Amino acid sequence: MLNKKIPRYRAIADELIQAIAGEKYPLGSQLPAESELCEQLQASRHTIREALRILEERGLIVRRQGSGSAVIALNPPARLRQMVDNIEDLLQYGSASRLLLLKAREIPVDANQALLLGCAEGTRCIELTGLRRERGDSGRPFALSQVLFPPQPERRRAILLKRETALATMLESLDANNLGRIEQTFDAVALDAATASHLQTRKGAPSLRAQRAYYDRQGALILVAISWHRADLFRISTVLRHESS
Amino acid sequence: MLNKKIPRYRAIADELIQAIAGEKYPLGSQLPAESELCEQLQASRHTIREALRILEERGLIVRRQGSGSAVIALNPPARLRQMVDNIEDLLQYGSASRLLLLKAREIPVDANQALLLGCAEGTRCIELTGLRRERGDSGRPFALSQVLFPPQPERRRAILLKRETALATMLESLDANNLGRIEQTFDAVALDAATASHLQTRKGAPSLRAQRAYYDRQGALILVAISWHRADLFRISTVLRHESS
DNA sequence: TGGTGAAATTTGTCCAGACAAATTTACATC
DNA sequence: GATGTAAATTTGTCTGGACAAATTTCACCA
Repeated sequence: MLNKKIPRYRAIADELIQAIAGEKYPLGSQLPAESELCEQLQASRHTIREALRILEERGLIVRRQGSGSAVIALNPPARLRQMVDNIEDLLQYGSASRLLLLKAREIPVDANQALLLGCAEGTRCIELTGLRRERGDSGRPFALSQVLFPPQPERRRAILLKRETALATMLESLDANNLGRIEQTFDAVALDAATASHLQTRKGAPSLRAQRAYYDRQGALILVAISWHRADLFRISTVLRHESS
Repeated sequence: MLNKKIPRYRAIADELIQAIAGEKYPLGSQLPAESELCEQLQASRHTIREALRILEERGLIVRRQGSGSAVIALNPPARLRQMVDNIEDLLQYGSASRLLLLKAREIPVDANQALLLGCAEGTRCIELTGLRRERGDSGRPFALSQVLFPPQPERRRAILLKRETALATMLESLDANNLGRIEQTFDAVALDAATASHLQTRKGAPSLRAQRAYYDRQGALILVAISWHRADLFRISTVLRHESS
């Protein structure tokens, strides 16, 4: 017999979760105030709050000071987590690869780039172009990367346009602690002649294109990176884990 | 002037985070007991515990009843979260697409499939083949999917091999609440003749291939799905958010 | 009607204390 | 030295209370 003692706050949390799932408290409705739950369930406010904390962590309710606790989901949404220690892991560019900076220049953005960067067409933005090579493998290039920065303050512009400092500055601006959100899009495209030449393959060869927009914690765009990968040398792998696991 | 009042427990948490980063409490060492922190920092135990809870949530310490709090990381690891409400969202197959089951059969797996499924070559496994079509767009197919199940119990085999029940059973087995882990790999490939024909495009056209292995909470493999997408009709988008945001 | 401000409501923060449960430590025993 | 038991330590759970801060409610006035 499983004879584990269940703490009060957890029992109350389970009770409330059941009640929400059973729509005793419908979506969008307000949970009773903490003081009321104390009376109803004969528990101290601390215990009630501990239970509500669980519901909040699961994404079932939101609590607002002065307003109360509102039901925002009937069932705990699946939360899959991708763990990344550093940005290079996310990019799949571990220590096994090196980035060779080809160009660092300022260009007027075209319509498509303007959309990505959220600025007007023709705005002058910094573009870095680089080639990623495998470290061990006699430097065979496997990806061409284009990095676009939104308009930068003058001092930063100068740093980013200098070949010696551009890469370090870019990586620094992608510091994991400052990062708030990443939007990724993957698709497959046939390589154009110029890119194919850089990647030492033939025009029209299939390529995995990854486009990523990095935002900081304040929601401001840091940069957009687009990479064309040689299909035969590269693939992207990620693992998503359920939160509770 | 930003004049926001910082709660005591948060200030204490920050202080401890700094101390850990500065290796005042080295990796693997024990934090002072809560009662001792109360004295050192002149705060109630509740406040101290609230602070320690923050460190624990960030993955800096582990707390064990009777033992104390141990430092397990010097810096908060970046934790990016991908939120998924249901499995169809993850698959990017919302209500806008339909899956047409083409084949449901049992096949002896080849070497490659055996590796994916973790069984011996030649084992008889269930394979479903389906075509995904856009709902609105006169049913233009945009992906061919192959779904492989590891060896199943007899009753389940029968259900999965029946065209009427196979799809529903498959989706049910991918229920978000039961899901523990997903391993995804994306790459680009040129379409072979047979697949190209299904997708109504030409042989050799670039295709985005997605291979996903789904595991349940116990770590057992549920199924492996491989999809070939028409590059011109499909791309994969995900958003990763920093935990604290 | 519409806006203003005080009052009531509700969650956030913080304190002091108590006992339970898990672990570690010290010690006595063999 | 090994082992088992008691004691000390440490976190977990729970109560009661108090005030602060944010929000909502509502009476009041223009």
